[in-house]
Amino acid sequence: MPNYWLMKTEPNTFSIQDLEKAPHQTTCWEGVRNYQARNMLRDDVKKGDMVLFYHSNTEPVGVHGTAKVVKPGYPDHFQFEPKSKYYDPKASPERPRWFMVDIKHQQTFQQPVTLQTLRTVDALQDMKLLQKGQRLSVQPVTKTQWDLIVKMGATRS
DNA sequence: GCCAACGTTGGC
DNA sequence: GCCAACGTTGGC
Repeated sequence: MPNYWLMKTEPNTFSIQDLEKAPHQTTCWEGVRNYQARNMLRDDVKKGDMVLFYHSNTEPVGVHGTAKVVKPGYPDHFQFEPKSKYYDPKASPERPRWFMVDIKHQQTFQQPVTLQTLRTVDALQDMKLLQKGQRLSVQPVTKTQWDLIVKMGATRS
C-alpha cells in the first residue's frame, strides 16, 4: 500500500509544468531544510508513494497535480556544495544531514484545486495544510483526502 | 509588502 | 537548558 503526501513548491522556482518538461518527467526534490520534513523524506516516503503537487506563493495557491515517488530518501547532494544556497557546512557525505527523494510527473489537473476550495470541503478540514500555522513543506495526507482531491482535480467545475 | 506563526541560533 | 533575537514561510 502506498502512502500519500503533499509537497509544496513555489512555482517560480519549480512548477508542475517544469516537472512535465524535465527529463523522464522526473526530478529530485531538493532543498528541504526542516527536520520534521527531513525525517519524513528519510524514513517514511517510499518508492511508489503518491504526491499531491502543491503550488504556494502564487495564483492560484493550491494542488496543481500529482506525482509518484520513484526513488526513496537519499542524501541531498546540494548540502555538500559550498556554492549552493542549500549548502550546510555541518554536513558531510559520511554524515549527511538532509535528504531528498525523486518524483515523477503523473498528472496535471485540468483545474487546480485551490486552497480556497479545499477550505470549503468538510471532509478535508483535518488536512494538516488547513491547520493554522502549519508550514511543513512535506506533509502526510490520507487516502481519503487524496482520492477526493484527485477527483476534484479531474472534474471541471 | 505585510505580518502571524513557527523554527533556529547563540549568549548566558 | 532558557529565551530573546532573528530568519523563513506563505497566505493575503
